[in-house]
Amino acid sequence: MSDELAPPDWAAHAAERLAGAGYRRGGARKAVIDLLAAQACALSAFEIEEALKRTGERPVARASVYRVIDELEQLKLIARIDVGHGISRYEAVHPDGHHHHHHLVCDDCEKVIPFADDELERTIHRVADRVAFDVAEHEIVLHGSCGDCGRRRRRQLIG
Amino acid sequence: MSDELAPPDWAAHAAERLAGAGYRRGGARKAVIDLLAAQACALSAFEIEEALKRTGERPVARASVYRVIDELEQLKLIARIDVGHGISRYEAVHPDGHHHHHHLVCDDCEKVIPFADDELERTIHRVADRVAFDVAEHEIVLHGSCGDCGRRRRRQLIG
DNA sequence: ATCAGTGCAAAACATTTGCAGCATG
DNA sequence: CATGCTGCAAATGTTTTGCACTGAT
Repeated sequence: MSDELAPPDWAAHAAERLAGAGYRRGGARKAVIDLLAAQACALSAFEIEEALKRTGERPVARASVYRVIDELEQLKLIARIDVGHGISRYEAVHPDGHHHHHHLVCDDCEKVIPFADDELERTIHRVADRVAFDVAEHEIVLHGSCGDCGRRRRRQLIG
Repeated sequence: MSDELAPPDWAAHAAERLAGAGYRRGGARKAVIDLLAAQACALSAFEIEEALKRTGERPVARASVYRVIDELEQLKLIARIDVGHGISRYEAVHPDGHHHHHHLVCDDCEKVIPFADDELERTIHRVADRVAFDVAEHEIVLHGSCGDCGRRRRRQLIG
């Protein structure tokens, strides 16, 4: 169920990769990276902007959030996750494939919950070898109701 | 690899379910259903609107396309697929779970290719039982390069 | 001093909603 | 003939872009 925080050195790793790719240092970029490094699961651009406005090391303009996201995604330092509802979410990707996980999405309350499963990973890799396609990444989303909403729903059916 | 067309009676099935749910008949709704019934894979709202404008039984306004999509999705007659790039795609869902499949997405040319895999389905169902979550649907997207783009990319690396 | 990085405002999208008129049951 | 269905246009929400200014190297 690995929902530990991203280890603190992901930020350092990202900074290194960015420097290697010729990027200069910048305050907005660092603020977004530090925030993402501290997350247990994916954030939307809006959530990133809000978090930095309130409690981050400094506020960052929306456009800069998107620009940083784009840079990080191109270097595969973060992954974009589309769980529907028209917004994208982003989370740190670790170099060794560690902390790799997928998502449960509650279609009632829109909560996003990470989960990991080794059997699923093994199967996905076998499938990736089987298809006539050069698979680089995979994204698995399980939709349904989380514990709270499932309980609420069942109560309604009874009442 | 099941990329057969949806069988013609999906449209009839959908019409029946809609009637049962209290919907009246309408030209726009029928045009969208007939189009979706004839597809091998998921279409975006824009693609649906364009297809109906050009070659469909009649053109349908964008708002109506979205409204019909919404109705069909609520009755689980279609599935929404989010492959990124900010747009949603929709495809017919068959009552018996037949023709159920997932998607390969080429991140170069944005092509979407359906694939099916029994082992993967079995694994997903086991995982769904294992998590503390009431799983209703699952969506699996494999990102990478399709045959054409992979070849093109390899040539560039050499040249 | 150069040129990347940033903020702001406006633009470009996909999608939703309000409302007036048409058509089904 | 009442009410659901549809089209149009405007609103909404997310993401992108243009441009002037700031700041890293």
